[in-house]
Amino acid sequence: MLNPKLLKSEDGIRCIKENLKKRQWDTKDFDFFLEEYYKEKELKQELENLQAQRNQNSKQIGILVREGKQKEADELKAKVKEIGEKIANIKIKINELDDKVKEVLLSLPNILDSSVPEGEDESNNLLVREWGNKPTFDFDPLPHYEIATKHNYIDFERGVKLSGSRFYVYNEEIAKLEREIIRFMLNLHREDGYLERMVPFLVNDESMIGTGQLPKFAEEFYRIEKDALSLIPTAEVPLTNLYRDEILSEKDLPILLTAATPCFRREAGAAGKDTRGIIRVHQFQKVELVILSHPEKSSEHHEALTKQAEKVLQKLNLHYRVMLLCSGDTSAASAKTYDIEVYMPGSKRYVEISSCSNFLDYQARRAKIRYKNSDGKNDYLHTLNGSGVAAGRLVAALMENYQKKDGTIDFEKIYSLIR
RNA sequence: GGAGAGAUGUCAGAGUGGUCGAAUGUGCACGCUUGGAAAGCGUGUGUCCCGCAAGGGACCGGGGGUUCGAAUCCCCCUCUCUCCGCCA
Repeated sequence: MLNPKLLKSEDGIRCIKENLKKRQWDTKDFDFFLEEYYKEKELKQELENLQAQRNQNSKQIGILVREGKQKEADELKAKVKEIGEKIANIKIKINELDDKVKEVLLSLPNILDSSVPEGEDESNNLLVREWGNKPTFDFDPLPHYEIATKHNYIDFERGVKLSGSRFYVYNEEIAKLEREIIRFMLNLHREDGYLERMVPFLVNDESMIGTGQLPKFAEEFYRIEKDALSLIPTAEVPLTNLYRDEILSEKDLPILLTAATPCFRREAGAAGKDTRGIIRVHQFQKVELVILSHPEKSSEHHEALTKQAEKVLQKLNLHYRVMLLCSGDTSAASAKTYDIEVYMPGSKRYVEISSCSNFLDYQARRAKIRYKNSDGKNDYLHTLNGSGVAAGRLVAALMENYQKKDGTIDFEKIYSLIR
């Protein structure tokens, strides 16, 4: 959620509108929202005045009754009853507006950092740095999905039989490989100060609102209507919401968290995209990194968080590049995002394997995660997260980068790198 | 799943219609005291919104209702605990 103070000044409103345009969002709804927002504010003011009147008179009635002045009390009661009816009417009007206003307020995207380049889509993302080199082969390397079927590493047919398209089954060595790299990643992050958590994979709506999945992105995850719970699309949700509705002490910051979880995504808008292999699937595992930071330190932490994710790829000797996402490609909750894209020699392309974002106070406001600053005042902290890294995509990358001429994978080499 | 009990501030715990944002204890912060500490004494100590301020409004798990007035009465929901059942 944006700082509501922005809505109070012309500068603030201009800033929100420019930000919407930069993100390629529609500003029509926002103008309509502003009208309702101010209307609601006015009504709230009126409500408070009436409530003040009622409180005062009710107190008076209490005094009159105690003094035995029954008649005067009854007269006043009739008057206050009228006020009560007015209050009830205004409350109805406010409630009608409130749902709409809240929804828009929760749907407005974060203000982008000034360093974010303008652009429509991923073609406008900015190359920040590259690490390593594309591997060379004395044969024509295969994409991971061909390796997968050639040696029965991954069973796509039975995955589909069990659950439908975009589901799969890992066999033997690949099942083990994913288990091993998750262990490796968690241990690596723990060594660098991240606290490991094992969290629920189903969360309530408050949690989904807290990190920004609701109300606007309800199509992108699985929700179990019967129990009003959602399957987490990323461990960002439970990890960040761990501290929802809490006020932390300044000395507790920063809090570095990590967790390995499965992630569930509907991929509703991705029909026909990445249909082969395990790049875009409904269920995958991921090691997540989350930082709760002092507001002044978040951009430092953002760089460190990204480097932490890069470390995983460096240890595995995988060539990658870091991209600064352009305005049109940055997710709504994020002010600034770096994607780490690993090189896949079989597919001959770079694939996003980690996305590291600084949300500033956007999620903290929604989730009411605060800290008590040195003046003893409560203030919203900053949240950040990044994959460290997506395990499924890492498996695919390892398959392509460590494939041998006969289509098998050099597991020995991989395991030697992760001990 | 069935039966019952409960949810109040950091915590414990009082409060069953007005003078209650809320006793008391505890914790915490500051001060006094002390060679230093403990004890003791004193003061302060929830959150959010509107407002330049004065001030006003809301919040006693959440939502609705009764009433001039609700922490308190009524209804619904959620969660916690106990017992029974079931179960990895």
